Amino acid sequence: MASTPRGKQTRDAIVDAAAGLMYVDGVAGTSVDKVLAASGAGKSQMYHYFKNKDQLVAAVIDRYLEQILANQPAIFELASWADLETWTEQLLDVHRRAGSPIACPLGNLAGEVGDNPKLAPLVDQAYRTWESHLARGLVTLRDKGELAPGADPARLAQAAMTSVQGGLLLAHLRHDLTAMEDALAIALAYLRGFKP
Amino acid sequence: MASTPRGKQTRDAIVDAAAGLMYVDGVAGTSVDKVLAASGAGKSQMYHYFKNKDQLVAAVIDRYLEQILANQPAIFELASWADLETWTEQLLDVHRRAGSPIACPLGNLAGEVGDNPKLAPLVDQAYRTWESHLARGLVTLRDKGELAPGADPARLAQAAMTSVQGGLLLAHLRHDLTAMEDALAIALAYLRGFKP
DNA sequence: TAGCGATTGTACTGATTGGTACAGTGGAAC
DNA sequence: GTTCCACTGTACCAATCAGTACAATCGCTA
Repeated sequence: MASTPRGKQTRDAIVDAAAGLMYVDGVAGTSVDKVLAASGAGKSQMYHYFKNKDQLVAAVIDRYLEQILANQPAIFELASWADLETWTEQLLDVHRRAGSPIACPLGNLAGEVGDNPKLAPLVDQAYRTWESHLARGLVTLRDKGELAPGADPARLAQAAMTSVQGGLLLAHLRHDLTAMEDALAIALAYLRGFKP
Repeated sequence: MASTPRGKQTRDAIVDAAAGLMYVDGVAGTSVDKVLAASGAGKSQMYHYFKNKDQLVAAVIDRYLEQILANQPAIFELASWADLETWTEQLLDVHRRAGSPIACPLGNLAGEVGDNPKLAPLVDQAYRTWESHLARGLVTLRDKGELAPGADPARLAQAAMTSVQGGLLLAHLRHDLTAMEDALAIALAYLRGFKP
């Protein structure tokens, strides 16, 4: 869709602006016009690069996943219990940075977009990708003998994700990370129960 | 606002219609006009009972809390570990009913409304009320000597709520209750760790 | 330099949005 | 039966929405 450096730059500016606005105001609360005003682009550019608003949202979902994973690099190198702890600390540090609202951009979308047949599968897929990195790490631990052979990495990863999301949801509402800190500590303790 | 039986009936019809539509389409995705069409009411009625759309949403949030609590009556009578198990079963049974989407109406709102200064506190308060019933039950258990004296009921209740919400969020996206079943089982196991 | 496709600016549209204006109607109290 | 107020029906409004039309421009290639 963007076959020129200049075009790519414009497209990126639109997606960035949309990602920022939708993080705060939600999808329906973010109009195309606002996105274009914030990005400095014009309407013809928006509809040159995206067929419609849903496709813009799809690009935003991809962007969110990239941002999320970039903020927790430890998830790519999980090979020990210490690495898992590092990972949870990175998860918390993102939201400890002042100014950033406590919320998972994907989690915010999950409720609003949950029944849109075009977008819900994309959010689901983003979560699965995120979760798969965690599951891969748990497989590594199991292969190294640090996790019981009978443990199910996929299922444990899903359980950890529920803690991350539930913790973030309550922390978001309460403007207080405590809920997430506890949720992650409990999740980690649960995983440690599967040490051989 | 509604001082007559007829008026109350109309107001309830509007709130019911709004609650149903917003559960599926979200707040921003549900226009006042759609609510009125679904409820059979006219615009003058809507703005007779509600100052604006936000106040309608506030009433919907109250309605959601009522519905949620009505679906888990065990939460009012928690006095044993068996009662806690019953409670989690009730939570699951709600979403096992065919036709009903797997989602917490409050959780759906949390992301979308999370930064609206008028509505976010209401969602937060609804969660606190919900959680307070659980905390009260845990106090009862502690007083009966079934929970360690050092356990913090409020904190444990918050931890359980994060499991409920995280589990529901993933179960919603995946149209599969497994995530929630696991999350609740883990939460219950965690609580049992505080048996004296 | 001529051409070509990628890119962009401006103006516009029809539908929908939340909200208002205002003239009514209902039914109960006096 | 009249008075009063809660309640209702219909028509309307300005703003905003997503999306379109179309002509102009940019930079590269031949």
